[in-house]
Amino acid sequence: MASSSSTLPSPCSSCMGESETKRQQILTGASAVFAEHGYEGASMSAIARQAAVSKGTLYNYFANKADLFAAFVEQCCREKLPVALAPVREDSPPREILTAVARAMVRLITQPDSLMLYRIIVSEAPRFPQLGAVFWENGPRVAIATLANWIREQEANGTLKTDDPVFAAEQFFSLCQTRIAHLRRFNLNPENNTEEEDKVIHAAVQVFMAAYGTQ
Amino acid sequence: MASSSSTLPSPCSSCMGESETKRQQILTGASAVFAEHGYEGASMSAIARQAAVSKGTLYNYFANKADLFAAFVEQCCREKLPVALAPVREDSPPREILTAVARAMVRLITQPDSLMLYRIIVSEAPRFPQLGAVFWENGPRVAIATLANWIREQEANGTLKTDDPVFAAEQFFSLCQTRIAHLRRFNLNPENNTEEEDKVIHAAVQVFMAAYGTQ
Amino acid sequence: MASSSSTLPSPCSSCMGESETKRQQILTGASAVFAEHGYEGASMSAIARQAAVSKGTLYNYFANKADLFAAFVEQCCREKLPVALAPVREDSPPREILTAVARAMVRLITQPDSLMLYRIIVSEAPRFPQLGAVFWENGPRVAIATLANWIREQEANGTLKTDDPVFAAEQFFSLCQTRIAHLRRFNLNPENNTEEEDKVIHAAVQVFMAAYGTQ
Amino acid sequence: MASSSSTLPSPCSSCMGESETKRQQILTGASAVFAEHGYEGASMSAIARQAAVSKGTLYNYFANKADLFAAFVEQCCREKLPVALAPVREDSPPREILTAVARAMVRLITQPDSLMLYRIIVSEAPRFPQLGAVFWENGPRVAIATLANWIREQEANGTLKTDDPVFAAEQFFSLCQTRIAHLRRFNLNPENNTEEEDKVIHAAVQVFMAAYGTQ
DNA sequence: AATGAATGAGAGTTCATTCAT
DNA sequence: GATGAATGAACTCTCATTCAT
Repeated sequence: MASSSSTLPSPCSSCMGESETKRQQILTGASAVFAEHGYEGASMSAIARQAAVSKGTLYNYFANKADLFAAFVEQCCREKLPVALAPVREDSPPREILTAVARAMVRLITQPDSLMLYRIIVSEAPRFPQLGAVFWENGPRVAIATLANWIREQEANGTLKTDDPVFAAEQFFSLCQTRIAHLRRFNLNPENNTEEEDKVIHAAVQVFMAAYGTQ
Repeated sequence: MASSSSTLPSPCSSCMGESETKRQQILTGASAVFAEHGYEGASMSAIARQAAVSKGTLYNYFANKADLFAAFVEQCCREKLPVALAPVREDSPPREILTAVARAMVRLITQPDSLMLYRIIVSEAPRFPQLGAVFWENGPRVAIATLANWIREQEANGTLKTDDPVFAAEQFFSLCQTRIAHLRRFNLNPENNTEEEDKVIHAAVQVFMAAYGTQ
Repeated sequence: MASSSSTLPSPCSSCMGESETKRQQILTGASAVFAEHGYEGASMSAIARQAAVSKGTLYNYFANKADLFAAFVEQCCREKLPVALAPVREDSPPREILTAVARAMVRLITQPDSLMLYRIIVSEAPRFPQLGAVFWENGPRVAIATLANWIREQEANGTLKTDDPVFAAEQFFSLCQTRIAHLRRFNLNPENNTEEEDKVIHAAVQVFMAAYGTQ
Repeated sequence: MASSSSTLPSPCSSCMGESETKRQQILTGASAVFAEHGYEGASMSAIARQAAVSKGTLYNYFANKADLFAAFVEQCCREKLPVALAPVREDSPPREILTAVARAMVRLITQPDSLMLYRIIVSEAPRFPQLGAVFWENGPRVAIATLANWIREQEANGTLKTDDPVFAAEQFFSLCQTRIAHLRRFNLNPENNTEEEDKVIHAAVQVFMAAYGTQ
């Protein structure tokens, strides 16, 4: 079963275990360096040092810097993004659900790791065409789809009304980015401000419900 | 009329010499290279070649790469950003005004130059602290303030109702970034799609009016 | 008379005055920069800035950096070196004369300006062949000749006895360089220490008189 | 015998690799270039070329130019300076010992390598504070201490008399620098002249014995 | 006579990548 | 498979020198 489910190139699972460990070790080191210095600013030497392997080993696992970078971004996306959509599953009044979703989203997109990832992907997207897609698939697309499904359920309930649940979900997440996320991306107002966070969240819910709520 | 009013750049060639001309020549070259390769990826040699000056001349006009970069960003901000807020001054029904503003904004932020600037500033903001501020002051802040003033006028007219016009304006612009701008920043869906643009624009106006319009 | 005594290239004395002023101005600026940074470390731009003239003017007065440097060293030698041999002319007991000469010499060669000049000339002598000669002629040679003459007078008086007064003078000045001058040249013990200075001086006189004094 | 006793450098080639060999190769190349051009005048490219390694390799062994320079000076001091104090151990009449010491010293300090080292250290001492100390500890200090000890022994024998043997030793070495060493440092009279050397040596011994000899 | 903008070679240094061990 | 010494091109920046004004 194990062998049949694996479509990775490695031929034997024992040495593969070794390999996978090293690969992770390298990616962990690369994370730290790419996160701090970006793509151009990160040196393979620094990554090797951080990962405690030799530079030669780096090139045994990744053909070049660009490949290592792509693997780093993919891992980041898979690990860090899909963590904040739990509230949708709860069975509470719509406004409470939306408020919880908005709070989770605002906190997710304004935390340092996410900002770092956003910076790197926005910056390098033109030169690494698959980057944007990997990020989108692992993050925004999932969030939008999940919220759109919840909206459809609410339509069935009669509490919401829209002819394009997906687009409405996208608008809701756009509203969640008002002020704080935009400013943070420009490195402005970097300190946490609970009051402003509450305002962004409640105003997003308010506007969304005014537009799409029945009643 | 238009031609006679455009006497701003260097009216007399003797008093200022070619300095300003050369400076512009360099900044134009720098634009092309920074835009294509970002800050770290742009080399002073490439900029000199693009600007058709020697490397030494670069350093006669800008003390170092960071200074040249800052000047480039500032010029970009001053030149490219403050062009799209004219519709607000017109005397039309609120929905038409908002639609025109939304259309101008969507087009502004999804055009290649703006995306390039956005990428660079988001990417380099942590290492160039003043960058984000310069961009914000010359772009978003102006747009937000202008729209907020118009909202206040509409409140006086009784057509709109909100207790925080500035925040409402920010929400409107957040709505304008739904889908197209987000995707473009990740280098996804780069082709122009008028249908989708119309949808984003009208949905933004619709939601905004539902939330803040007085019937 | 004035014109006949002048063998310099300048054809008219009025513009020559202008010229000579500028030349001095440049040399004064060059002094400061060469003194602080040495030959290779001094840049023509820094010299021009220090002298408050343009770089072009530098090249109107001196063909290149090496020429300017040679002129600077020559001026230094002529100005700073021949100042400390007065005591020899006085009419006092030999030991007092020698003590005064030794004190003047120790102070001369351990003062910052002299050390700077010594460093530069010793360092650049192999690449600027005339440098060492200019320094020697304007400094050590004069001092040695002056003291040798005094020694000859003392031989006539019967107070000293040596078959090579020039060499004896050279030995005396060598003794004056014991400890303090050697250490200073290596940038060691840079603070002034009157006690040690006295010791060097008196020991030099003592040894010299023991060797060449006639009881 | 000679070959068997010379096993000091890198006894096993596998444990240490070629590191020490390359390091020496670089230092040898650096020697030639620093010796000819001084610190500022020596370029890392020229050193790499002279040492027949790439510029990158230079920086694998030495963090920067200053470090390479310091290593070069230290190696010079350790290798070249402590070679000329053997005569002191012999059991001969004081004048013969002093004459042998003086001859060794005069030859040491007037040979091209020593002059080169002297030029560089005197010139760079202000910018490399540890330079002078390294030189002093490895050269002059050792020579002075050795001779001072011998003087103390002679005092015990009753052949010499001085209340400061260290200072007397310093004076003796000062006398050894009369004429030839001074001139050579200014690149004057660079040819060897045995007659003059003898004169300097004998006169130094003569003056020293007249001052500090009993009898 | 004086300027200072312009040059381009070359400085010290870093880096992705290779390859013999 | 892992290493890290070696490479050489490319980097940012400086400099002595020239020349149109």
